[in-house]
Amino acid sequence: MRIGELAKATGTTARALRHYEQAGLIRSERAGNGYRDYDEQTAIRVRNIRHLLDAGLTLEDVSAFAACLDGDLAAATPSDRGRRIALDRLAVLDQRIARQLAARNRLATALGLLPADAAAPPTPRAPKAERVP
Amino acid sequence: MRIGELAKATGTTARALRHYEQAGLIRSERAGNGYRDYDEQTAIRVRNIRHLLDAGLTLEDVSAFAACLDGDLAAATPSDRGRRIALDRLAVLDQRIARQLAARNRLATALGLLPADAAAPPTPRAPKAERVP
DNA sequence: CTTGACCTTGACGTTGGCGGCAGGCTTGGA
DNA sequence: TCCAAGCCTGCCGCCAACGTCAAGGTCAAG
Repeated sequence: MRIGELAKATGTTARALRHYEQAGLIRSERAGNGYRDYDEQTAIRVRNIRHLLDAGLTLEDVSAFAACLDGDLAAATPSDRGRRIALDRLAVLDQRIARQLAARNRLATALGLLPADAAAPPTPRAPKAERVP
Repeated sequence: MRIGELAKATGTTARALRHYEQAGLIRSERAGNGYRDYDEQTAIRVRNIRHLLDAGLTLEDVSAFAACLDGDLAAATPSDRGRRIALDRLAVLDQRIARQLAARNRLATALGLLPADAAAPPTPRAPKAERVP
């Protein structure tokens, strides 16, 4: 699979893929002519990366999940050595979401869309964490 | 109130305040010596701006709320002519939050923290919207 | 009257996630 | 045989929201 195909298959661009590669998020073989060559796996991986980026994570954040980017992301890869990092990141994500939700509700309230209460739990079961210096 | 005081009072920096000013989000009088002079109102305004920025809005987004940045933001300023814009932005915010929540849940599931269901309603009562070209 | 804390206006630097272009390979097909 | 497509490696550009000098003016305290 060459870069253009992968790009189409994942709804992104060749440029972005090269970028991910140099960020260490995906890897490629090289064909005799120097062209990048990807396997099927990579498409999934890229899609997962995109999911996370869309969620507002940075590439660095994403790289923390590097180990569990293959596979469904919504189905298993249980007990990884990246779990701790992942949990940290998850906590960060939760914080971020909570803040946005707070702002959203402030806004909605200001617009008279919410009755000045309604604290929707943004994160069902999640541990609390702070810094990871 | 001078810029340094305002900065401290709002937990931000003088630079940022100048930036907000040049973005048209806050205004200042000038003392005889050329120093910026703010009134108490502005502190509230700045805090509201910060709230929105923290929620992931851009300064441009925020400027859409310019009219309702004084006051509590969580208490009234009802029926404004900025409402339509505000509603649009709110929708965008909702989308953003929903995406992040989706990612969060994918993640949590991958980590075995969620039983592969649990779709927490990110936005209680919110209208749906798309583009605003 | 000098020091030091604060203020002023530029203007350039930074971080993230690419976009886009230059200049040069290689290919498949007419 | 030749073209257009697709690929390669740099490398500069861009947007946002400031950070960070630089090169000063101001002012109260000592």
